[in-house]
Amino acid sequence: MNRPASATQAYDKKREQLLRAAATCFNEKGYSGTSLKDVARHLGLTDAAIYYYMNNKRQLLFECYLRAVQAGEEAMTLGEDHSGVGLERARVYLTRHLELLCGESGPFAIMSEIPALDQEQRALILNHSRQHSRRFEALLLQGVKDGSIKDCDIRMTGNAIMGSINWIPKWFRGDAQQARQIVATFPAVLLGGLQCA
Amino acid sequence: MNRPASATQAYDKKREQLLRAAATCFNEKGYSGTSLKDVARHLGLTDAAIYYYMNNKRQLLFECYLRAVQAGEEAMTLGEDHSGVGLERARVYLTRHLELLCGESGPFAIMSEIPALDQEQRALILNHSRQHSRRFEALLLQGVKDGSIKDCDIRMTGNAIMGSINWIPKWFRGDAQQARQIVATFPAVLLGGLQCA
DNA sequence: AGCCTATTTTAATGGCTATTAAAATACGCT
DNA sequence: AGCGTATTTTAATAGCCATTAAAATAGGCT
Repeated sequence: MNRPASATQAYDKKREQLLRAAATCFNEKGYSGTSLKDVARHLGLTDAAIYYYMNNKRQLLFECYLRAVQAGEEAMTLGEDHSGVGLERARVYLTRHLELLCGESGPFAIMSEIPALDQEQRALILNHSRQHSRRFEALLLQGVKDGSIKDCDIRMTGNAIMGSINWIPKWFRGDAQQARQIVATFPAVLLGGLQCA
Repeated sequence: MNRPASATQAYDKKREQLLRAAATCFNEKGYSGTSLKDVARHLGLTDAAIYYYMNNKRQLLFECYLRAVQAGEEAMTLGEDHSGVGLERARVYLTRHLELLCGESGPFAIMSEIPALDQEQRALILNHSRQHSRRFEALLLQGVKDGSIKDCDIRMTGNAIMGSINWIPKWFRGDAQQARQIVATFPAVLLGGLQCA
């Protein structure tokens, strides 16, 4: 039939809700600790209904990670495109990433169960993840070179900052007030230590 | 019989190894994603043999968390007992915590699956965890009052710093070189931003 | 009303895994 | 060698859960 846009739109919308419900569950109880029944309950459905929207449980995790990765990339690109010294660009990225993580498009899944993906999915996500780290390290290096960031172990500095961000989905529960505090405080804390004396 | 110390010592030693193996598995694949067979394989045993040392799988997670919590408390106490301004005490704590996390007594389990514990275990661990946060916030507050730390949202600042630490078990794999870098870099990055201008 | 499709449910199936009990093995000690 | 305990394995049980196919429902369109 002529599957009019209205139908597909409803489908896509519900698919989104499904991913959000899954992210919520995964963040709370982990991937394997979450049953499809858990996810379905969030939407008032039966577990089997999920297969109308998703091939299998792994796909659910994979697409959650895709969403998370895309948010990171959007923020990173914004930082890279910003004109200014390295420290400023890092701040633009970081702030935007936090806004996304804690904003209306959430919740996002904590990226802690990459081993649960299958070969190809894992490779793809790991790729994005490593790219993200490298791009951030590039911003830091730039900052060191342009004198806005003090000399430091760039790899470890990146690890320290990224870890703080990665952990957020574990405790942030969508409170708007808290979201503002995160966006206001995290960049200051995480980047303040890098400033040149 | 006269269960001589030698026997109990061997038992305790193997129990420790078991906890370390479990922590390794849990960090990689999550609590539910880890089968007792996985853990047993690390020790060259069968899954059923684990029950000689542990009541059940949950107990394994619980005792992993106890170890992690104790390491944090040891470090926190060291910081609190140190004489100096708030920022210095926070640095002592943080450095020691990192040394422990990345040192010979590891690996420690990432504390991300508290919901998998049963009622009492969960309450106990949550209690310790919250105490830990409050004690750290107290150090920060002290720093603000004695002028070593700039005015900031203490709760969120604590969240930012703790998140970075909490995430470490997810990527640190026991490399000694890396451990040194972590201990050298993390305190500078995570506390540098708090210094008064 | 009645058709056609979209959506959801019901009802299997099979595999994995925690847990237990009983049997087997290893090992120190006499 | 042989007893007695410590440790580990084998084998069985039972429950949960992902996945599938077929049946049921709902809603738009004519």
